[in-house]
Amino acid sequence: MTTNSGAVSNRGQSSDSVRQHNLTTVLRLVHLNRKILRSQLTAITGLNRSTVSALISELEELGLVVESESQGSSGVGRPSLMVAPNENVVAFSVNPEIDATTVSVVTLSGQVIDRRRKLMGSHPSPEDAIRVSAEVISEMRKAFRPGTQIAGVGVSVPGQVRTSDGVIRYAPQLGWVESAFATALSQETGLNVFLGNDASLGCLAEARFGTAKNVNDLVFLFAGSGGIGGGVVSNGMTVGGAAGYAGELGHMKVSSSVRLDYSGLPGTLESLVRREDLLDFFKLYVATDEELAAEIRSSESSRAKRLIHDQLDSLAEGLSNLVNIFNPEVIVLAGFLTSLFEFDPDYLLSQVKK
Amino acid sequence: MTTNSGAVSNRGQSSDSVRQHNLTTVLRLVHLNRKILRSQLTAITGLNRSTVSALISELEELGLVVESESQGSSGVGRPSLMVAPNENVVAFSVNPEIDATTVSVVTLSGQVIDRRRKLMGSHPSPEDAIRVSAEVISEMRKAFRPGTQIAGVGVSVPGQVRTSDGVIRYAPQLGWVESAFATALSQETGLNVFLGNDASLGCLAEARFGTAKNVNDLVFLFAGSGGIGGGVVSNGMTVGGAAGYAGELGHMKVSSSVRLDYSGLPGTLESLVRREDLLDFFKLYVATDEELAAEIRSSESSRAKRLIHDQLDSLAEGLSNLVNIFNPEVIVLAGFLTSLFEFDPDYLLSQVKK
DNA sequence: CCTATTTGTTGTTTAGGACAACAAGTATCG
DNA sequence: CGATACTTGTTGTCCTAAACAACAAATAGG
Repeated sequence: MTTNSGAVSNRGQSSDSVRQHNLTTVLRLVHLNRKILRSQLTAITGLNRSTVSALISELEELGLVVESESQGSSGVGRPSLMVAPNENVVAFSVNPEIDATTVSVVTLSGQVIDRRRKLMGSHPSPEDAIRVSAEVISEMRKAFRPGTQIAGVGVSVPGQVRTSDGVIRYAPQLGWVESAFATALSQETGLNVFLGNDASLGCLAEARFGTAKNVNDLVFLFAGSGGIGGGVVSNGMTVGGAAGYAGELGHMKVSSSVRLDYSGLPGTLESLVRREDLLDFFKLYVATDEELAAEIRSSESSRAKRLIHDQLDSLAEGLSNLVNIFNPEVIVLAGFLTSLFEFDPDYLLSQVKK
Repeated sequence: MTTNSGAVSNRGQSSDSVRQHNLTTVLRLVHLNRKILRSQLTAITGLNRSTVSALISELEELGLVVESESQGSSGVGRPSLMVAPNENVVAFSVNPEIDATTVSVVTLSGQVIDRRRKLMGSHPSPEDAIRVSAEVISEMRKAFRPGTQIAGVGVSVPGQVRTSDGVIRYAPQLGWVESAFATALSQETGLNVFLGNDASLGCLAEARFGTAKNVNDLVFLFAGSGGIGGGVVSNGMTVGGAAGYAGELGHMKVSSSVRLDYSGLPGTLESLVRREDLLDFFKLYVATDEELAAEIRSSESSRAKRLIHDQLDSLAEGLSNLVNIFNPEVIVLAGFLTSLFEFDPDYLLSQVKK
């Protein structure tokens, strides 16, 4: 489904691959910046004005971008034209969860223009999720304006994904094993389907649009109800591993503790930094991240503090490892790790030895 | 010193960047394969025969490659010409150690044509090593045939290296801290100097020429007298991190043990898998890897076995972490880890959970 | 010796980016 | 308010480098 590369290739380049490269470069810049001046495009790409002009014309003919006169000119000289993504280009995003499946429509400019959440009986099978997704997608397409172009479907999976062929290898929360999700959903919808691990995709999102925008070496750690997942961007590229299974940062062993995590492994980061332990302690059940965060912030008892500091200690061990291994520019903590960090930032930082 | 990139760039491409790309692609193929047929080059690069012809002509004029008629023709048709690196292109390799500095001359085809090891008083300063290296290099250059081209100097450092500006940040064995090695050696020799961590370079070597040739996702673990270092190749590119400090795999914490490693960190892989512990046990002092390997192979006492298995356990923890984090295609164990592995391969593999 | 096959070589074509000249639109200064 | 400077979009021409086609060279097999 995805053509990897980006790495050193032995293929040669001909003129049309150059054109391809320049078109994608311009489109990427338009996409990443939401809107951008033509003059900025020439400056960033280093290409000639006339070349950029030709490239944009082509993208415009393909219906991928639109040009408009920029408002409120700033500076001397003829004002440059504003280039923006064409709102007619959309993609679907599918999010299978334990009790529901969420489908969204996102435009090329990043706006979510539709979102539907279909509740499902507990423990749906992959087939259920595929069927429901396809139904919702087909319904949503009816509401599209004529001329709408669909780039494809992106599926964010809470589990191990083999990105090369879009197979879900193991999603412990959902109880799914070895499901050819991408192929099946592609057949149902007739669209290109791309699968990714939720944390890896979150990582990429942070590196492209979020906190760590334009950061080339990034470690992302996300903790939710299903354990700890992660993603790594190195050299500006996602570290996917040979099969796309990389990034199981929660399975990293940080202690000799015999406590087991969700996958039955002892002493892992995931087994020691647990959202559920905090929920249990605070007698919260099915709490949102906000409620948990409030509880953590306001906790005063020494027992609570000890529990939180224990988790911070384990987190620090994990972060130290990651720093030693990746030497990232930025580490992004997401999910309830944010609350954990904010409880005592200085302590966590002091514990991350280097 | 090194222009990073390889990652997603926002720069556009013009005709001469295409030429550049194709020239380097061909040269890389010649370099990696030592010798290669022109017909193979056209097949691999996907470029037209005439284009490959022109590219090789240019490389030949630059004195980088030579063509020769291939021996022992195989198959129908006109025999293809053999392209090989020009032996007149050489690079220096510098290897600072605790008691000596080794300088080698390597040709573009990978042959070591000269090597000199200069013994130095114990604990030489960076300045000593730079001075000695420069002297040896200048001496070696006198023996070069006229027309010899020097690509540059590569320095393999047993410690943390900031690759961007060639500064040695910390080399515990040598006791060096924050030394602008590359700049200084470059000034002394007038050559381009590239610095790298020894383990990272070893990793790259394995991925290019060694056991893991053509592997794009590789973890390399090296254990010598100075602890454990490592390197990672992901997406075919070295994982260098933001500053180039990545790959300190020996500092990974794998246990709650309070035992300290060379950097004073407790419970790290490096503190638990120690060459010195084995040397002590076997009453070997200043032993070579071969002697140690022989001792390990032939050890029968249950105490010895326990010690080795303990180290294997720790190694397995570390490897499990690395597998979870990187999902590599291949893991290469080097240094005395090879002997450790060979003592009981099945045991180690069984302990690497996944 | 002739044919089929593969490869190197040479001349021509083609695609696409650079360049230059000019037009269009804005700000500044006298 | 007009002249000038400055920046940007547009258009036509030039140039580079890869593709293509035709032919020559070298081999194997009949």
